[in-house]
Amino acid sequence: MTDRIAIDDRQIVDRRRKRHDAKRATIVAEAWELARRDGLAAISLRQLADRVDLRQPSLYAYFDSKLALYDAMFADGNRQLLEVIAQIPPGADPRASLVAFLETALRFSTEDVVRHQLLFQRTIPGFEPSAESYALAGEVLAAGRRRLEAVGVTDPEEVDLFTALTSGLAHQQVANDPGGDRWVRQARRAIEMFLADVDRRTRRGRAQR
Amino acid sequence: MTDRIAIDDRQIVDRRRKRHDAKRATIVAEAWELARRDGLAAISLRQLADRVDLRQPSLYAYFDSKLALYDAMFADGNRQLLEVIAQIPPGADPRASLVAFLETALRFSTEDVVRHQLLFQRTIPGFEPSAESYALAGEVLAAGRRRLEAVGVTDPEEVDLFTALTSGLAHQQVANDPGGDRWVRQARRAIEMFLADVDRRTRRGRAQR
DNA sequence: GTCTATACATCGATAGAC
DNA sequence: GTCTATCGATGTATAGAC
Repeated sequence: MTDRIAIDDRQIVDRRRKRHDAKRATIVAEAWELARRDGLAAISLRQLADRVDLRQPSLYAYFDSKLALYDAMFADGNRQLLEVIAQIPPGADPRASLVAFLETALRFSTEDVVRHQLLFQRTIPGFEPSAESYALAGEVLAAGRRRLEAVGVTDPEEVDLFTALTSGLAHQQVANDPGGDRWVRQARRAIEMFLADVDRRTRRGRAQR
Repeated sequence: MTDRIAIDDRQIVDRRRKRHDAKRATIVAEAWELARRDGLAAISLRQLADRVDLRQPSLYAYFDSKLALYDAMFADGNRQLLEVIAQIPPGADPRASLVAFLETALRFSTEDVVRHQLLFQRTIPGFEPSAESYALAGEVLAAGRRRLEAVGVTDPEEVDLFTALTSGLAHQQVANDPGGDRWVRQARRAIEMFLADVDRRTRRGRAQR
């Protein structure tokens, strides 16, 4: 009999938790909406509460502070990116799929400027991702490294150069041609340029041996 | 006699204006200080007023709004960059001086993260540089273009690729290794990579003719 | 969990006296 | 130009009813 009750309790707890998580997700979604409208740093907790049919103090049932909300958004954004990345097939031609990977990443950034700001720029005073959220960002980086490995790039310095190229294209696109493709369309050339440089150096390295 | 008075008036107005401009400059300097300490978006006008021995409302004699203060900082930062750039000699070897140019720009960014944020990232909600301030940013870009011209790069797409490379190195340096040189030391390689790509394509272009 | 009610410190901004 | 006084709004937080 006590077992029966225990099972019921667990089911109730699970259902409650599901409701809680669902509500948390809609709050985060509305926070993105507000951020896109007013700017990332201009999110108001009172306005946010209004949009999810809560009173402002009730938000504290879901987030300990405004920074905790930013952390949830940071995690959410990284999960979105991971999902998008997972859909790019590694493919038979690793160079072509690296181009596709880069173009996808660039489009992801230009699609949502404030998301790009939160994920890739340290712009909110006092905000530092939690360990859990930071781990998601690490997964994104690891996925990129795997793509580079597929074309034979493993040297840390070359990985750094590639990340600089990627973030530079994204940044210029977002800052100077939001919604356009002025830098996105340079993705293919950028990759060719990068890989040609890698080839040139490995060849030279071999010649010296 | 009226002439004499008019001249005196002008002198008084000039002196007043000079005092005003000097005070404005110290306010901007203190604002940078605060931004470095608390973050760019976390500047408080009351704390700023305290630091320059004024009451908070008196700041409005110098700036119409907080955004106007950011605008003055934006202009100031660009003037600083122009000054630094002007000190890099074009030199006999245009490639070497392009490397020096890039390294200087990168050091400028890493030297002061919040300055880099204000100048190159759209991060303050509602802030848009005024026409005058934006013109200074244009001068910086023009200076960069002249350096590229010196090594034979004039194609707008190639200029775009170069700006992406520059901002990417700066961004990665600032975001992931502030104070270090992990990306700064890739400046030379990045330039070689870029120019090799430009060469490769112009040669290919000639061959097709 | 959600509410009402309330508190507090801080913020950017304005009015008006001097 | 500088001040005092004040405004409305914000983030943050808590108490206590339901």
